[in-house]
Amino acid sequence: MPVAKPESSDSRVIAHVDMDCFYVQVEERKQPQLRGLPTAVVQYNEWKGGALIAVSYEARKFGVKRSMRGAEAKEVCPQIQLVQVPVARGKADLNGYRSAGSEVVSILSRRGRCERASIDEVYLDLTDAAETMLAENPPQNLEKIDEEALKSHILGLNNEDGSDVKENVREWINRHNADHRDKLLACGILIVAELRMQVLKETEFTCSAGIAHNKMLAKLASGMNKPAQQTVVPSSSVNGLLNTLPIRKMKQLGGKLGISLQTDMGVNTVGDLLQFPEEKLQERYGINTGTWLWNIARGISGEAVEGRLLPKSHGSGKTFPGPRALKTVPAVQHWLNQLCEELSERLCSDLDQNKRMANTLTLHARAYKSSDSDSQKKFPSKSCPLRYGTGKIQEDAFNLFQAGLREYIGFYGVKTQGSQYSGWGITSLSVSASKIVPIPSGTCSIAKYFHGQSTPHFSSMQSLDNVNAEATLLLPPGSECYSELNSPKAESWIEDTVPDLDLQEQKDLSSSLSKTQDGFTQDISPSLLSGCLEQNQNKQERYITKVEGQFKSEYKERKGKRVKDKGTETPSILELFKSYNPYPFGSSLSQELKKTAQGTGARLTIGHAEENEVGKEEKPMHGSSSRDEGDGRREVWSYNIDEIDPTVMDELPQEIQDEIKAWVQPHKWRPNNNTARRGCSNDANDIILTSETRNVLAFGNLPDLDLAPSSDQASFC
DNA sequence: ACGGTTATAACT
DNA sequence: TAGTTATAA
Repeated sequence: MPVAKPESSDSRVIAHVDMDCFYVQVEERKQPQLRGLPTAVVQYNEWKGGALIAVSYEARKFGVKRSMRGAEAKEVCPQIQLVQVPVARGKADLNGYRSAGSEVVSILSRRGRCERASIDEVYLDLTDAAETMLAENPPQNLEKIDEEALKSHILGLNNEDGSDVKENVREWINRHNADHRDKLLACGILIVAELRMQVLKETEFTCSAGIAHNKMLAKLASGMNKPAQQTVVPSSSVNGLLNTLPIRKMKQLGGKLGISLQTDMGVNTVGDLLQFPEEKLQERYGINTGTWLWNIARGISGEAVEGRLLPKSHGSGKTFPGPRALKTVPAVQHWLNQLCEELSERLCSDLDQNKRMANTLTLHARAYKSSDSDSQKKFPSKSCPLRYGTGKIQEDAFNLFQAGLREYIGFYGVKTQGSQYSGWGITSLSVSASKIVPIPSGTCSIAKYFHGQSTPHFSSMQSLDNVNAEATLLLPPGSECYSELNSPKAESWIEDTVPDLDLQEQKDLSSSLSKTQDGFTQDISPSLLSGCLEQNQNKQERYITKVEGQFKSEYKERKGKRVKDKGTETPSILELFKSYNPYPFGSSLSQELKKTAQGTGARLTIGHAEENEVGKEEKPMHGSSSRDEGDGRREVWSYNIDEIDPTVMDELPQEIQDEIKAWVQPHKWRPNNNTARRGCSNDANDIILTSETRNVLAFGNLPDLDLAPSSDQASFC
């Protein structure tokens, strides 16, 4: 639950923009003959005509609801046009809607900070734009105010009988005696109207918007006049608005909390909340939620609009209701493969278009158990580090599933033969990729990574900003930072350091490194390297080799500084690790060498030995500034010993090579060169596994980079 | 045991 | 941490 800051006079200008029946509009744009007709978008036409997921306003007039099946919709509206969601790999394919959503975001982000709240909703912070307009070109000076702005709904504005509504709006916008906050909202009206017109012109989509001093009120307002209209909430109208508003209408209160408020506290409207002292709400709902409730009752909400244009995770899932439940492991594996294929494809696009990589793979499933004491038990979700490459995602997801299944059926779970009834059924499956971070554009970030993380005596991680600032100081002049993805230098770096690419390759590579969509303010990435895979393996390989070379020299440089800083010999990577990485496992090296039953096999886990034990609370002693940097920032990396690529060893200083070899003593090292390996092995899997190891260098994950073009392309995007 | 799928955040 | 739960569109 977000904590609302009790800010007495919030003078921000916040807009919430909500696309009107978005999926329908996307289909209407594809098939313009649908325009004006009652239409609904439906998925999975098999059973009862499929489920409606979007309904046009024409169809709503007939009483068609989103919760209906296609067949029901036909009953109340026989003329309804039912358009099916595209299907790929046997499941709904929402990519068309996603990219349509991106078109809208790129337009709406022009005038201020923009937060993609969902596939069809955004928040905008237009404060600066409004202040500027007010200072330089206030509405009062405008002789003509746009029609679209005049169509706005202004809550609390009295429209007496017979009065010209648009004239009233014009007057409200032009009022000289308005206070500063209302004048800002007036500017917001004009800006949002203009943005919405641009969206319509450039995408053919209509949207509705709410304009207010905070997100909560803007969101509330955007839904009040749909479709294709905008609504403003002057602060003088807030009390009146909230007083009679049913509690469930507030964001976050549409579920159990709202029900609890009603049944336990007798709160039916937001206004009813006003009676309760802050302390009462806090003791009933906790300090955070209680404070938040007290504030929202007064229309106060301090949540910032995050500058984020891209999603924070990707997922692909499917349900297998009732009789369609999956009852055999191969059936599950088949569908997992489909889901992973889609996920992998989307991860590749994200990497390609946005220069980001995900770090965690999670599997969710729902299951039923017929004959068991607790058939209530939920199928546990499982996650693991995410490795790029379709085949690897499939393999890992399947392992996660099997781990979950063993846990789910329990120790006494019966093992049955392939076609036999196994006593369980899977009713839904999904895989998702999260912890997405921007990839760095250059290797200076490796130095940054080590420096940021190896600084001893930090019980919690530094914030990214600190890491960046500090790391930047460490870098040799001229080094590029990944926070400068857009700088022209990024391109010249490529050209300078990869001289043997042909021209087209250079172009591809440069463009793949420039321009990203998002404003990056996220965690430092453990995945340090990448190019975009797809077609050209060679260029990738050369790129990576280059980067590794840089790592080598920068590592040496860092080491030098370290020695100087600390005045001690700290000769190895191991030292770096030891001095960093608060890691809640046992403290001896032998304990850190763990064989885990689940996952892909033997893993060498490198962690930090500290007093932290599992489950032991480790709170920073410093003040509030370090709260955010708390345990959430801990990072742990484990490596499959079998996957360590000998070629990367060669890039490391000798003493480090020796040390690493010592850790993994029992493991035999394969002969060391890519071409040789490729030549002596036709096993695509082998190649994938060995190439994986660049992860060792990156201490994160990398796409497969040196898969021979002729080998199994199915495992790639 | 269907309103499906995707996404986010808080809590433990 | 990883996993669960709640919420929303």
